[in-house]
Amino acid sequence: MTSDGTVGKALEVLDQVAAYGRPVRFSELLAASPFPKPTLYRFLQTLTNQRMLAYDPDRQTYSPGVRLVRLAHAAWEQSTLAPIARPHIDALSAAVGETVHLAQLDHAQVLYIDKRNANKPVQMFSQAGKVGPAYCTGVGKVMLAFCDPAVIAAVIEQQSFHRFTAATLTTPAALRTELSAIRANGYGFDREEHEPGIICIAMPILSDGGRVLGALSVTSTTSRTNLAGLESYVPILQDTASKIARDAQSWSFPDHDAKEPTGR
Amino acid sequence: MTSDGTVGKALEVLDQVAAYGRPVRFSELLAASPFPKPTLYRFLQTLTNQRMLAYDPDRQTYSPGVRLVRLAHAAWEQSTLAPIARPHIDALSAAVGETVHLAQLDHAQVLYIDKRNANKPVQMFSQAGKVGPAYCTGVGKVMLAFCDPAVIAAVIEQQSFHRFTAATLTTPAALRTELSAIRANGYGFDREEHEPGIICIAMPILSDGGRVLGALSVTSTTSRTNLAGLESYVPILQDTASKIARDAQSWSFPDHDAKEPTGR
DNA sequence: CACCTTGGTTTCATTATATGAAACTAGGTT
DNA sequence: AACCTAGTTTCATATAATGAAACCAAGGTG
Repeated sequence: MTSDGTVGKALEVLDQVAAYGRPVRFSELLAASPFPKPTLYRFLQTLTNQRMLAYDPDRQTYSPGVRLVRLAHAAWEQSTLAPIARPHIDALSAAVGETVHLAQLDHAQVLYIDKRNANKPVQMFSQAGKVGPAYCTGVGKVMLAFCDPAVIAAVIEQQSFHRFTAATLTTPAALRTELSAIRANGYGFDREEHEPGIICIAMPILSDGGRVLGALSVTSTTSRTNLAGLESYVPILQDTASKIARDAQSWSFPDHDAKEPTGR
Repeated sequence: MTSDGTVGKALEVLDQVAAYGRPVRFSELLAASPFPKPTLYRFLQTLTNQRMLAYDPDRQTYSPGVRLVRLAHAAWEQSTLAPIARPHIDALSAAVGETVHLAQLDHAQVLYIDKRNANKPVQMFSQAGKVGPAYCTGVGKVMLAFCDPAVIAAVIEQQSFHRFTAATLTTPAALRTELSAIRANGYGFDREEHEPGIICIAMPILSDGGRVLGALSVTSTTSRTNLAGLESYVPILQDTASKIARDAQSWSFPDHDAKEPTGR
């Protein structure tokens, strides 16, 4: 399961390159790679040919390639809540005037899908596409809380439980207690667990069947407000979440436009 | 060259799925695929396993997967002009109050990397990651104009020269004439060639060595202004482009933070 | 109800492809 | 000149991809 065939391995390499937040040399990759030298070399060549990686001949470094940007555009539009949620997020953002996040669960991580920065013009991708830990973010905990017990167990298994702040939950037991509280409440908080001074309230987006579709959150700072202050957003958050869930359900892709694939 | 090995073929399938703007069934893909049934089937399985594709068991459809969004984030931050250009684009957008695009050339197509919508809050990905034709967009023609003659020939070869409007340049000859004019001027226009009523002025972003790094454009409508009106933006566009080029040059990724790959 | 058709999945012998030890090359260093 | 180090190429071998054919499961349809 860990690696299906040649393409699985190639994608592993792609991930590895992407994980360094900077252009990276062959030798660096080799040192950290399970693959022998020529194998890794050929993978890099293939991926570069395919524009999945970009190669800088001067510095002899690899970085993720532009073809990914093109593909991700399609993924974002078709396989995420973002396009459906957009108008609702806009409304929410305008109403609360704070930073709003939309997230989904990917693997065992939180994937941020969209964002509204009340003040500044929004910075694309700069947040969308970013990943975060599930055990110490508002959206992460809220989504996890409403997952299948089996899924919860599997995800908890994969958390690092790294201590970011004094408030970080650093044990599976503590997290499980928190998850029960969230299930009882219907929503959750981030109590400076990831970054000091940063707090948020998070609301799950649940389908009729109770399946977790995603989550949204309103973030602020301890200098501007407190948990009780954030709690006043509960009604509008619930309203927004249920509207998104409704739209997601009805829009089961009813043919859309039935258009042919875009020619080359 | 057209397909290197197994991963090349798998990525071809991935592209095919992305090309439909909607979830797509196995049989549809099969009909349009060069691969025999079981081969295609296995590719789809592998890609789904790898979260490069998402499979909806109810509707039995495939669509691009969320892993792409994560990877694209890295690509966008490392392999495009966007992060460098961001502050300059912000300033430009604020100054002109019109829609601003940042684009790069990918393969033979224009890839939009960033965008500012003067009025509305920016819609992520909704434009970034989008592709457009090179022969009938302002940014496309401007970038092409300053490419190597060999590259120009190759790119022209691949254009469809589909007529979108009455003003669309529909022959290689017409396009080549236009490119010479752009080289002479230093910038170019879109004279409703792609969409009626939509005009723009585009400026190339050139390195010291004269290499094309990308292009930016200011878009408006014929109801609000005309080509002469757009031409008044030339100074600020030139200024912005040269600033971006300068920053791109100096920031040759000087170690950044030399951080280790982010643990799973 | 039996029969077909269409869309999706599995088998398995064959073949092509990926693999990686080792050899090689090109720049730097001592 | 001898000697590293980082990157690239060779080639016999093992492994993994391939695709014809068979199979299965739903919907039709006579």
